[in-house]
Amino acid sequence: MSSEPPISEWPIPDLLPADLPPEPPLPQSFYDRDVVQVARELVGKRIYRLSRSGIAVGRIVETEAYLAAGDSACHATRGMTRKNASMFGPPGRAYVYSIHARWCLNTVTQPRGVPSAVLIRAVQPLLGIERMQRRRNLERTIDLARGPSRLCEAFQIDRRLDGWDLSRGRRLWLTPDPDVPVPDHRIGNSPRIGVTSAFELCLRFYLRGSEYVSGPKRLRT
DNA sequence: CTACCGATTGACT
DNA sequence: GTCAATCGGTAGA
Repeated sequence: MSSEPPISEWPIPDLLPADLPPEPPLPQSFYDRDVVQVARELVGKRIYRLSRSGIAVGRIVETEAYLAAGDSACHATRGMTRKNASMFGPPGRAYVYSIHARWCLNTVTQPRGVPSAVLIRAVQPLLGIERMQRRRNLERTIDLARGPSRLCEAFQIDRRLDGWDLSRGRRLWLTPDPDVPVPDHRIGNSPRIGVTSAFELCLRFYLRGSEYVSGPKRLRT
């Protein structure tokens, strides 16, 4: 796989329909805070991915926080390796890692050297749905980005974006919710899915009632 | 080099 | 609900 050339600068012209006005990317200061707060506030935010094959946009509907301390499920608990180095870098970068032959996307939070991150677990596709369908070889919109590795496939996110600066509005970035902010009562909270330790920590956040959230139904309401 | 492991997924009962 | 394929990363010989 060859690396992508820089193909866009913020703001992106002509790529978005008129009813989806572009917003500036979330700044580094958004990510430079407590990881749990960031995880909760990322629900409802938008994710933009501009690659050679075009643009894809979605709404984040599910996240999980991974803590710097006291969290045995966090990849950083046993120190820095080449794989998790992005978690130890500045906030506002992507941390993309592989698991079970697939990729997962995190946003690094907290000050540099405090290894915490938010896993993006599910996204509601908004734009570029046909593109996602081709990448996933799947029709059902609900399943295109419902799951951390599914969304990476739909948005063409892999190892090349590990360490990517999300605050610059190029290739991969997040923006505020242009609609009414998600009210507190629509944000659900539960233990994290799939982890083999630290079950007791309720660090998963999701848009309550959304069909685009992963997990069994009882973890979507 | 080999021997695991896993923040998953898709197929199946 | 169960189960195994998947492969990059890590640790250790």
